[in-house]
Amino acid sequence: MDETNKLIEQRRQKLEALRQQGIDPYRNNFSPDTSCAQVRDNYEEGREVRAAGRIAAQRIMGKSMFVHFTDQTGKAQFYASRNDLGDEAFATLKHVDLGDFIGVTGKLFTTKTGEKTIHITDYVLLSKALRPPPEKFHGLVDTEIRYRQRYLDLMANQDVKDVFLKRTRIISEIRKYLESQGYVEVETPMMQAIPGGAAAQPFVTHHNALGCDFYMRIALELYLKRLLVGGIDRVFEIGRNFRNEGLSRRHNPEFTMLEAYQAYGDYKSMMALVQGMVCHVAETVLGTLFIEHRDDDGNVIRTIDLTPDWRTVRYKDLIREKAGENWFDLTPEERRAGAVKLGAEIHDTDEDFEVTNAIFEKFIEPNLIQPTFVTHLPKELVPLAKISPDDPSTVEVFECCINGQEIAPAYSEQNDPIQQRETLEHQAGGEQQKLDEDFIVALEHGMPPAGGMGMGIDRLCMMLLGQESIRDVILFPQMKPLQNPQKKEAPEDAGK
RNA sequence: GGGUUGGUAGCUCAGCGGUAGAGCAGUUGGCUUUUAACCAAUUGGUCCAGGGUUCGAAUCCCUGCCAACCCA
Repeated sequence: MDETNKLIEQRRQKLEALRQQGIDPYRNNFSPDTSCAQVRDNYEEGREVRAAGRIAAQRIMGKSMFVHFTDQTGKAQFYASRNDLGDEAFATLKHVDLGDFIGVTGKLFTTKTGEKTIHITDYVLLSKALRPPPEKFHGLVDTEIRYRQRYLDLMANQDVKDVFLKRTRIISEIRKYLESQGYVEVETPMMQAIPGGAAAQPFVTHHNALGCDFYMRIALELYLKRLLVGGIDRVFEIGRNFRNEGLSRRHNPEFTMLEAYQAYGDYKSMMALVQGMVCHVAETVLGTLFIEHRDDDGNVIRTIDLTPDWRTVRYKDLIREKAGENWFDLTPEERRAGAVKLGAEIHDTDEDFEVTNAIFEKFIEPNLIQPTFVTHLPKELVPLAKISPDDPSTVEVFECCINGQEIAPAYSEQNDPIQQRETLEHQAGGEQQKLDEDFIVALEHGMPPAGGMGMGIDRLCMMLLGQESIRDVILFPQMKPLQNPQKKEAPEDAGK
């Protein structure tokens, strides 16, 4: 960010020189008719094209030159010679910089080495870059700059741009799939007086005119259920949730969530929805149901097979597999001791179901690489779901785990207002949360039986795109702000 | 919150007590089918910040800042 850098100074001087020549380096008088991808894919020898992009690399050879430029679709090459452009225009072109935007017109041809190229007859400088781009061969590696100045990352690293363009297509295909199933998309409040629908620490903000605090939402659930009450029978929202908790490879304070609710459905209909949707997305965006994850050297480290039908297994069976057949016949004290012996992290305040769940989270979930519906979770874990008739200690839910992460939980939604109040009051006592009375009132007006599901879009993208960090699927991940050097510390704060 | 690793030119990285280096990019010259173009010359630094040890610190020690990874 050095403002006195010599490279920047040189570019400013070039900018001035262009203006002296009567060239405005920021004027828009160019409409391309051909993208970089079309230079390759829509090739026809001698076809006249107009193309534009950012200069990525140039090879100057005396009286001619080759230049690679990029647009959203990728990279293309143009060829310029002094004979075609004239002395002055060619000399000016030799002095454009990497990073500048240029528009060119010319005819398509193929070089000796077989690259489809534009032989230009004219060009116009569209925007002068005053700072040098990252290095062309190694790209940009520094993670801090990649995240803080993502535009440089996108500019320098084609694979990064591909990931984000695919993320966009994934979300687009999710919408298409849900709409094809009759779901309608809505928007519900991000600022809520009582943050509900999950157990998580919220961010607090303040509304001046109303004179009260609001919370940034931690889930979409309670408002979408109000819409079921209102008669919108198939409803979904894709939007940001905010949780004031730790940052990690898998957690960003703001993250994107999909929630969908289907009146007259249940957790089983949600299974079909999740499986159908993920398969549709994988097939349309990636063209395959086999997802290969690679390490930095390009070796395949795991392959995820999304071919239906996915494995379905009960929570208790997975626990027994890991912790012993008699696990649920033990006393709570024996379970606690057993969990500690296995190496799970148990806190003194953990209740019995939390002790068991610690085993699930530490030893089972991380190993569920292939898509798995884990069903019949203990009712204490899920306060918004219906009790399973065949095992009243559990609820009618699943957690869909893929790639060692929970990607999508889904329930047969609790619609009994009296039972719902009891569970929420019990939870509110433990977690010191406020009870959303208006939500209960809505349930008292009658909510149809429904299946509901949530899906962590960032984690889904990690799984589908083979990214090991959530920061590599979020364009601008949360970073600690850099100290602004212009903001001087007050003297009395100097000790802090 | 704890641990590990890292921060050196615009970018990618060496150097790890004894005069701050390379490649790319930049500048100048040469070159009309190159593609990490090539050839020759050349510019460029608060070695993250602040203390300490030392005759001497980018290098060793301490503190702080930022980041990545692991753990909680």
